[in-house]
Amino acid sequence: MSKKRVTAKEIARELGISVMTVSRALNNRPNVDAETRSRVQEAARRLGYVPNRIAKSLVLQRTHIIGVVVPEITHSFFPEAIRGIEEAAFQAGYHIILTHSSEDATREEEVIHLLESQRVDGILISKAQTVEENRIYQQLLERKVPLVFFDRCVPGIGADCVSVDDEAGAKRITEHLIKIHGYQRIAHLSGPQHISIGRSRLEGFKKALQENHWPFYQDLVVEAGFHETGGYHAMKILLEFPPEQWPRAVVAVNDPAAFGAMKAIREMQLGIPGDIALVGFSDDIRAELMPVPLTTVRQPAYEVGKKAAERLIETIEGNSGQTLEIVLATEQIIRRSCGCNP
Amino acid sequence: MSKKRVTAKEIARELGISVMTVSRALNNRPNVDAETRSRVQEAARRLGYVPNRIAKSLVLQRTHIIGVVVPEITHSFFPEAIRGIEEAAFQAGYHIILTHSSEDATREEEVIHLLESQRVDGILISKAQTVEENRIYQQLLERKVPLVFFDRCVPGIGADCVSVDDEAGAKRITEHLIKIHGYQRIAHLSGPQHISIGRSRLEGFKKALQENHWPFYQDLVVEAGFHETGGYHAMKILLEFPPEQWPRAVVAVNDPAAFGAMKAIREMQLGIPGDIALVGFSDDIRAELMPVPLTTVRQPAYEVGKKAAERLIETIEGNSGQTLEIVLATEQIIRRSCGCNP
DNA sequence: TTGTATGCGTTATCAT
DNA sequence: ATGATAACGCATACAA
Repeated sequence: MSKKRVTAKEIARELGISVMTVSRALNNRPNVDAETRSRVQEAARRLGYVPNRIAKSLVLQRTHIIGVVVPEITHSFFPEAIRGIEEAAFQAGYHIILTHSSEDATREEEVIHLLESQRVDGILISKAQTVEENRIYQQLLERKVPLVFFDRCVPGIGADCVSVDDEAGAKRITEHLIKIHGYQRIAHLSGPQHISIGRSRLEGFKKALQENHWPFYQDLVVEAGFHETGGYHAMKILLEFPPEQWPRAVVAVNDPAAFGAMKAIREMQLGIPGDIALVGFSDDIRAELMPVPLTTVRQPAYEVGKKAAERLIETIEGNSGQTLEIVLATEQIIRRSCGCNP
Repeated sequence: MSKKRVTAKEIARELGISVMTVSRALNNRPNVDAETRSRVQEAARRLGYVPNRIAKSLVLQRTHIIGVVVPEITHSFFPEAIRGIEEAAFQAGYHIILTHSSEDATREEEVIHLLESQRVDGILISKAQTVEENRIYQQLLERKVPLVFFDRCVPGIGADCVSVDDEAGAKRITEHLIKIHGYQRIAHLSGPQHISIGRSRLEGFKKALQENHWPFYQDLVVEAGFHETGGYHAMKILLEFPPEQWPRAVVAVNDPAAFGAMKAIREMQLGIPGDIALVGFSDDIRAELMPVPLTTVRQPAYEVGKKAAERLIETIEGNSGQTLEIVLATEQIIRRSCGCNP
């Protein structure tokens, strides 16, 4: 282990002055003699002094660290969001401790606890899928730990949240299928209903049909989850109906699910969009490279992360005002799978 | 800001005992009366006590935190590697502070400094591209800060390093083009030569030609950098030669560069692999989805991260032995762009 | 088994 | 402008 590190005390002894003067000189406080200051700075450099933030944090009761909890770091959305968080944090002089829950409630609880004991100044959470109850979040709020959810929110818990307007995005893309193409039987491969994303997208889908007085078929809503295999199986279920009951168009909860659906459709020798049109959600990097490029909805991941971090820092620094639920707009990426750009 | 947090002292006062007894009870030390212990634990739970690791770190001179510096978090390789790091860290009871340098030397220096002042127990670095000198790393080593490089190493500096055997991977894939296909004029779109990856892959490329007594043309080595546009322009340069001097096959330094090359080749109305065969490096998620699926070399990113973290933790805990340069093997992913699987 | 004194490295506060 | 002292929350060493 490192031989003893240089402390302010050593500098003080070396120069025959007090620790406080060293502290003041190094922190650019006004009340230090100019020459003393430069002698201190020189000595600090010469001895390889690196201030100990641990000690500083202990006395100041501030760490300038933000704890981040993501459910899965390889999800494509999250690396982008983390970059946004990192950027905003860096700008404001904060750093981040990154933890991930692996979509597991127990592990999420563990890392939140860790973050708390590490005395991070605030926490950014994107909820794990398996979390069924809000106890932990409520405890955090009771203890007044600054807390902002991002991407996956917890409605009505009274915490700030930055998310993507999934409902509007889903509604708009569904309306695209209705208004531009006039597809009658539209199906939805839905996400898990205990995740807000899953709920909102289904909601947007339904609203689009309702508001346009378009036929809604309960049988055409199948839960697919967020992965390719789920999309594949859900689509297979739809294709087991007799052909006249097949959907004319499909709104998938995300791109991976759409890829699975593509596979199922192709296996039935059906054409996209000729026989069945298809749209995804999330603008996965692979979407435009599919044999039939996938129409989808882009989520501003970087911006979500950045906004969430900015909001958290406001809260930490006491400029937060009331609870806010910030919702960022999505962007439609129209490609061939919906029937456009033939 | 959080109202004052409950400390061990409060628990002690509440129970009319000393802080030490509280500390011992909570840390499962043997010398505590069973009943006292359960009373302490009950009180801790009741009051919402969360131990303060800051204070603990200060006295123990250990944070159980690993600092991680990555050059770019959206690079596909890194999220995977970070997962490996996180996994190994979690297993050993460590956590990570993630920072990124944005491929910028100045920013890298800043975050390393931050990590050091945060008194992380050790640092994992993947070097930024613009770093020209090793001063900072040497200073860290002099201060005996446990340090392990991963992916992008610094040769001969005397630090541990976990990387992918780029040279062997590049050599093998080039030999594939030589031995299986017998392509004569083989070009290399190289990476920056001040990055170890760039150097090793060029080296492997050259060795394959040498050892097989295959013709080497200096003109057929063009620096492309790591991005698509670089690959595009480098390939254009090659295609400005008269047709008889065109390469018959191209080894790109990574997949994005290969994608750029593909674009340039297609723009000339040439066929892959018919006119020009092409291989990439890194198994980008898009590689298999290209119009002509790209033959490439997979790097074990997760394993690199995991091994690097494990190695760092060994070093931190004093079981490191001598300096080690661990090199993990790559895996060839043979697809159509090289001329196989027609 | 339990308690007391001391220190980790820094800063706030009150002196000088 | 500079210094002495106390405090942040906890653990080690020693005493009781």
